[in-house]
Amino acid sequence: MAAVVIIEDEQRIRELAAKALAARGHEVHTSATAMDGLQTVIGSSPDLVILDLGLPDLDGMELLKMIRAVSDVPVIVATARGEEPDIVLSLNAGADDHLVKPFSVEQLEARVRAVLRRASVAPRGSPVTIGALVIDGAAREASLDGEVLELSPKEFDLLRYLAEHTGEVITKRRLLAEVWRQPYGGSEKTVDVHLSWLRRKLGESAADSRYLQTVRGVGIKIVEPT
Amino acid sequence: MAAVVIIEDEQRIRELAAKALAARGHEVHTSATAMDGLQTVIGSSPDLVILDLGLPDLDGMELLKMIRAVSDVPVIVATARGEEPDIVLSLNAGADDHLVKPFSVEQLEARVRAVLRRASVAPRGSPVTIGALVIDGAAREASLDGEVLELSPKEFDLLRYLAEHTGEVITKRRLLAEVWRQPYGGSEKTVDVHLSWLRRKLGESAADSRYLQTVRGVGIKIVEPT
DNA sequence: TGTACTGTTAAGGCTTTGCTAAGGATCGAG
DNA sequence: CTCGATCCTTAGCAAAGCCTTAACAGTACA
Repeated sequence: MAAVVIIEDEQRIRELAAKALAARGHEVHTSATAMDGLQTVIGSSPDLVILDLGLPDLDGMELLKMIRAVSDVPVIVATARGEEPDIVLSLNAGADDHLVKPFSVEQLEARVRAVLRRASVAPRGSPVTIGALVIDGAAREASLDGEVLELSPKEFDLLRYLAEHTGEVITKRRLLAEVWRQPYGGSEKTVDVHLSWLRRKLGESAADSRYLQTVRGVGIKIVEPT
Repeated sequence: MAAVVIIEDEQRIRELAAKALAARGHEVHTSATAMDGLQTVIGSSPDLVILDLGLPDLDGMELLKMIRAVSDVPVIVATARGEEPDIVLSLNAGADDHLVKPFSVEQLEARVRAVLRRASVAPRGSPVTIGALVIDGAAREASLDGEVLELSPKEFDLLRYLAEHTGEVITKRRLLAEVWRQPYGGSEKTVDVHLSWLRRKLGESAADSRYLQTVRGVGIKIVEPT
């Protein structure tokens, strides 16, 4: 199915997870330490990494950043209960999903499935086109009327997410979850601000909009201009 | 099946509910206090929360609002018998359903099933068509003769609810319960006003109506024009 | 003809949204 | 390591839109 690296110091959990994923047909490598884990990730070019943040030899967050520095491989982080702040930090540092220990095998499998699905779908070959607006995920570039837009990272992610759901109303909360990677917490005002910037760069305003339409009390949608 | 968090201080009820839901294949986390509950919700990203409003350490309503401030997760509130006012308040505060203690396991399962179904089905749903009237839930847009109608949130919800029950007479009280989420309070006059606005935007009046038909003494129904 | 129900309009208060600006964090260059 | 640039978040105010309430008019039915 897919190659998975598990970096986890507790032997019990490590073997349990490895067994469960192997049973689902994945090719599993395991590491008990951060340094060994990094080696394994670099050496085996896996499709997914499961990383325990509570490693003994190196702060897991550091390892995550190191992995991110050399690869875009999806990473699921695991934390012990009561370390929720770490979750937010790790998602910001580039983690794709998280697990709270103790977790069930079912939950592990569900998260793995979800992340792999997302990852395999992500490399969308063809750019999305909405009217005169073209969003090229591979090039990470958006253009309007042939003119390339200068978007910040978040602005681009936001625009792309909306474009991938053209015509569908998306709540700000959902945007926080999907674009900001904060399924819980975060202020919806942040979304407002980014939308405002996006509108400006698209050459429109809330009052006079071609693409971004506010749906009061619900959220926002991007539409093909009439 | 789905991840559920139960926040309930009475041990007996908590364990009973947890057992029942686990037996149905759900992954259950429980908390006995509000603060722990909030932690658990944030940490485990559940698909559903069952929340007792009568917690010892913090007013349940406050906890509900805190949860709502950070997530759209469906919440079922539980209250002791005779606390109906709390139910209304909680539904206004964003609860999705409610249980009155003591409740049976069957009742619990039924509510959980209903809420999960609603949550997973809601984002889908192909547009409903009634004559020249099309209601698209995903785009949150209604059109008549191809012309997009400018509806306020409540107007849209009202129209959609009626459309989902085409031909069926709906009482104003039921509309208050289902559309306004006020099973007890609320003035039926409010419904009249919104219906009036809806009629105007549909280009009809009470006397000459194509879609919205008053059934005197009972309620309102939407019909396919002949 | 009276009564109860329904239709419509207007006004006020409230919520949501739009936008600007400031502060702080992060990242890269030198 | 330091500086500079960029970006993100937060706070706050202004503006727009919406919902409810109230009041009055109209209508069916006994």
